[in-house]
Order: sequence, then structure tokens, then C-alpha cells
Amino acid sequence: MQITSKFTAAVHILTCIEIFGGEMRVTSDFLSGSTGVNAVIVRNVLGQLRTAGIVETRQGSGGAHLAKPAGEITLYDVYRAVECTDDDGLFRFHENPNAKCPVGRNIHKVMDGRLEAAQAALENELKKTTLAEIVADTKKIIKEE
Amino acid sequence: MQITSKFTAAVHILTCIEIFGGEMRVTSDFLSGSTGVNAVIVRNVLGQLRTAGIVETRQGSGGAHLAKPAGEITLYDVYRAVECTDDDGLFRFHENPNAKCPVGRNIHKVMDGRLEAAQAALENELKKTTLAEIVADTKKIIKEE
DNA sequence: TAAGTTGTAACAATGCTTGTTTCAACTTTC
DNA sequence: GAAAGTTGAAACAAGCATTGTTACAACTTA
Repeated sequence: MQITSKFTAAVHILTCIEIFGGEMRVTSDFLSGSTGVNAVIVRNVLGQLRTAGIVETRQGSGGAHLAKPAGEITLYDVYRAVECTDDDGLFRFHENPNAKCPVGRNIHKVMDGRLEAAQAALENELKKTTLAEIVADTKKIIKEE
Repeated sequence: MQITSKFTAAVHILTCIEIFGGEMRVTSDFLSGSTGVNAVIVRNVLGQLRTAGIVETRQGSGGAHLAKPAGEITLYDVYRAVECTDDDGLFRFHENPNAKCPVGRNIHKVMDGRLEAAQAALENELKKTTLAEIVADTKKIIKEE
């Protein structure tokens, strides 16, 4: 099982907004062209990023902008905005353990804390990188090409 | 996107094998009863755990056993045995970034290292817990019931 | 030999991800 | 005000993965 490609697409989108936003209007069509992701999906992602307070878009006038400095947007923020793991977490539990079995009755309790710790470890690692670093690295590579 | 319930089911299965293995024959039917997971799925999981060298099963004679001490089996081992993330990792990349776009051409390079670090953080956390601890915690809770 | 069990293949059901079409609402420009 | 371009959103389809189910050969033990 894998984390959706919407996450990497969202980072790609944000990077484009930051890099090209100065010189041109970054529309969902343009972003679709750069990412290879369907324009409607791009708009969906932008909608989720907007709900999370990461970008600003307006109906009619094309062009998305960051809602806050790139240095204040972490990969974790993007991950949370786009993936819907909030409700039940990254791990999925088998749903019907038998309450009549002493193991089935308690396995949830025993594992939950550890699964949360593992998920937190992933998320904390994502918190370490900001969009500003992604943009800086990308610009550096472009310059060296 | 979530990690398969096969993972938690596998831990449940191993816990049962360790706790009940002394007193009775732990068959896939019994495990199906405790986990609430279909017996064929249980056999599939057992097959993956066997391939990974974690359990021993034999056709005909019922009853699975651990192939090594519970203290030497980490949650990570179980995760690797059961999830098929080896090939492409936990994160999925959007597949067709545009090579004509300087961002699309390089976003993979920029993100890969960070995604690997995040995945490694998750896996390292899973390495910290052994089956022996899960079993000990479960026994403790059962005793307190 | 009979009963119980594992290993495995094939198929169905369900749900998730992504793509596609369509259209109303909005902004900008002419 | 009209036209062109854009966003937001709903509805639906295609593809894929997960899980369940059925079926059966191969094996072990009694």
C-alpha cells in the first residue's frame, strides 16, 4: 500500500507556483502540463491546498499563489492537506478481531501506541523539509544543467 | 492511502502462535477465528511469513510455529514480509512529469532523498518493537482483566 | 483409508485512485 | 455588455488493489 501520488504532485505544483509565479499566470492547465496530471485533478489538489491555507486561488482569474512564505510550508503540511489519513491513521487495522479470544480482544490496545509512534516518526521527518528548500534545490539543479 | 490490514493481522497471528502455541495446535482455522480474517487470507499471510523465515508451517500437519525467538522478530520484519513496498517504496510518484519543464524534469531528483528518509524513519520506528514485547504486553493485559 | 490441514489458483465484490466530461460561476479584456 | 478564459464542483468511467470466497490437489496423522 502506498501514499497517493497526489502528494508528490502537490509538492510539484507548489514548486511550480513558487518558481514561475513571478513571471506568469500559473493556471491549472499550465500545472497539468508540467506535472502530467489531469487539469481537474490539479484543481482538486489546489482546492485541498486552499482549504489547508497553503495557496490562494480565485474563481475566474487564473493563477495560484502561495498563501504564506515557502519557508513556512513543510512537506508535512502538504501531506496533511492532500492525504486523508487524519481520521484513521496510516495503518489500517483488521476490523473484526474476535472479542472472545484474549488476544483478539486486546491486540488493538497493545499495538495502537506503537503504530502511532511509527506514523509520528514519518510525519516528523516530513516536517523537517520546507517548500523553500525544495525550491532552492530545484533552482540549483536547473542552474547546473 | 493506508498500509494494509494484513500487517496488523500478521502481528495478531504471530502473537496467537506465541501465546497459544504451547497448549494447542494453532491452525489457520483457529487464527481465522481469532483475527476475524478469512482462513485463506491467513494462510496467505502465513505463507509470506514463512518465505521471510519468520514462521514454520507444514502442509498436512496443522500448527504454525515461530522460526526464531520472538525477541528476534521486529514489527519491521513483519511489515517487510507482508507489505510489498520493496519495489517502489511507500510513496508513489506521479508518473508523467513533463521533461520539457525544468521543474518537471528535476522534481524527482529533489524529492527522492527526502521521501526515502521519511520512509526510513517509519521503518526504524517499527524496528524498535519486537514480537516478544507485543506478547509480553498482551499477556500483562490479559492477566489484569 | 479417513479426516483434517495446508498451499494455491481462480474468481467475485468492494473500494480507492485517477481520469474524463460537463457545466455553472466568475474575472478580465475588448 | 459580450466574449474568452478560468476555476469549482458534480457525476461518471476505467483501472487497480484489497479482501473474501470457492474449489481442489497434496500432505500428515490417526
